[in-house]
Amino acid sequence: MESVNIKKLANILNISISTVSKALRDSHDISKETKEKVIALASELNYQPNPHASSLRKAKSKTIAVIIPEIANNYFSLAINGIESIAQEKGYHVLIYLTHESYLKEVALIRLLHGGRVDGILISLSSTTTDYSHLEEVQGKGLPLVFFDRVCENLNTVSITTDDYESAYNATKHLIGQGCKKIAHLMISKNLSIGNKRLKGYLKALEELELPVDETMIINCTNEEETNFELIKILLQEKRPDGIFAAVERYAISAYEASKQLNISIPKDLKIISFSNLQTASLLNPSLTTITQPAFDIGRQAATILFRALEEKRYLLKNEHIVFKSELIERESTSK
Amino acid sequence: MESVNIKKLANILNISISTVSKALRDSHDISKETKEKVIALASELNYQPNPHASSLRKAKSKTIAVIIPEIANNYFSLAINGIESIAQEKGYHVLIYLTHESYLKEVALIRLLHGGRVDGILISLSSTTTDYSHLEEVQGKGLPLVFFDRVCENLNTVSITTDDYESAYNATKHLIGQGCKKIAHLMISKNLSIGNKRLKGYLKALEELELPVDETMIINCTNEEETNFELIKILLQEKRPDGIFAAVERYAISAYEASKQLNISIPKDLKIISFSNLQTASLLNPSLTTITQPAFDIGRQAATILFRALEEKRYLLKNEHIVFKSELIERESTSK
DNA sequence: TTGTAAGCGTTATCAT
DNA sequence: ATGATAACGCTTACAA
Repeated sequence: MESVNIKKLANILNISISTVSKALRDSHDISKETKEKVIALASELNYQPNPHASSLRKAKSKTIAVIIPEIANNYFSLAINGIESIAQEKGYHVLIYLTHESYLKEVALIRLLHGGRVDGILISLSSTTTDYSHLEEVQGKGLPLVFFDRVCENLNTVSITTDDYESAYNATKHLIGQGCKKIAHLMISKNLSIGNKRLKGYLKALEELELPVDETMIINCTNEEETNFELIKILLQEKRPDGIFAAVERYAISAYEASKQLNISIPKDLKIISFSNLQTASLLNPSLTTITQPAFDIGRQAATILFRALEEKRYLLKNEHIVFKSELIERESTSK
Repeated sequence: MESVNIKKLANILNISISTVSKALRDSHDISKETKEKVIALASELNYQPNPHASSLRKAKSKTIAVIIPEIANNYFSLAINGIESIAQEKGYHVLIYLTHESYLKEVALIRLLHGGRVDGILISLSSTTTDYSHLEEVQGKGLPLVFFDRVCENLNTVSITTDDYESAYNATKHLIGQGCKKIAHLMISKNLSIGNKRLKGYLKALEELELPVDETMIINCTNEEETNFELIKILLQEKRPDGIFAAVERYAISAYEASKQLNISIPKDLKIISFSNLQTASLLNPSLTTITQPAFDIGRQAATILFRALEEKRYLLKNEHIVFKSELIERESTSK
């Protein structure tokens, strides 16, 4: 590890390390000539400042953490894409942590960040999280936190979501409009803001259009594909819904698979609509009607706000809810 | 930022900071009682060591960088999933960097890592990278580097791929076996190891089964969806292939879209096979025959090897090529 | 078994 | 305009 550091540069140039440091940081009280000498040598030797030393001294890491439940998920990978684009622009580094929907992992990961490893956190909550004290704690340490998608509205910070309630309402109304009378909901955990809102939107639409609510048509899906697949098969066999509103993409995929296995024809016997960022929605058999969230933009926005909080002293994160619009894209899976 | 540090713990307990430090690191020459006292207080105050101080002192960051071309891509998100699973197990942190297929970004990102920010690098090359000196340079600094998927075989380190040549050969032979006579290849940049091997496997199969090679049936796809879409449309209209072997998933998707637009029926008029980790391959219309790579396992393996190099002094990364097998999953898009 | 002190590479304050 | 020096929080010889 033949480290080239500030001291080495100083020795070679026969000047002091503090002069070198200032020159590199383009300080005003260093002469143009010295600056040039220093910068020339630095780039010749391919000098890179030691980030640990600098972070220790400045108590700033130029790094943020992104905590998400999973990454093999079109929504989250698009969101990361958005986050990363801003981070790269602003010279920040991005640490990725996956909770795999585990509350305990989420707590442990958050605790890891207390020591100053990151300057801020972007988080989308695990579906098993019902207690938020780990988040309050980390906020208490002065670490800015911004939520996206799976948010906690009670914490005093910015959260960024889509119009989940309205979209769920519209999705359900869309199914009704296409002739569905018995609409099931593949629900994501009610612990989650999105689970809650999407369920409520669904219920509101049923109520408004005077369709009965059947609790057994609301399936509390799990984090395991196989379980969901079985639950959906039972639903299809025993309840024979004519419409399904899936809260997340992978439930819709399971519903497609279950329908295929049971020889239920979509959209003739069963219409399906789902929240989804699947690139191939239009190529499915049948093509899937989706509510598509602007995941990339949400990532960008979340990152932008976090960085602003990090860089502008006067910009404090206060309880604010930013809502993006989702788009309902009608395809064959809900056609009459 | 009311930081609780080692000094504070020492003050409260009226012992020296080195005793605290040793106690926390479970050193052998600290009494059981002191250890317990220290650990109790540490967890009471929710002490987290400052990683910058520790990294600076130990010249180890417990962090790795993962450099990939893009993340909104099933292969790469699965690979990250695998990498992260090992990292979490080993207590490492994972920085994600995207090159967006840009050589210049790749160079800039690699340079960023010279200063000691990370202990090692996992990389899958950008498609525009043809010069590898930035990688040799970073290796020269003593930073271990492991390649996965898009590798450079000339560098002295481990690279992990799938059996691209054989899979491409088998894919092409599969098309021929299904009756195709005019097989096009949607090629990914020949700069890339995978581009090269997949092309060669394709050519080998044609040669072996005595089909003529038509250069104009080999489409050099770009990084832009629209361009690829147009290129494929022209191919379909002017060359009328009866088979397509796509080097990566998104080319196959474009081929599906182009076929749809041109009313070309898959698999009747055109059969398609593609490298792909699409979860919904079996739900497409028609379901897509894929060569599926064990992306998660590749990520795990790459991470495992890197961590071993970081933790075992005697384990040095030498030029070694680890090959996983891909699986050809036959579906409707290539049926007779 | 515990404590003292040096040092990791920077930055920032204060002299010069 | 430049330099000496302390400090960031931790680890680790070495001393006690």
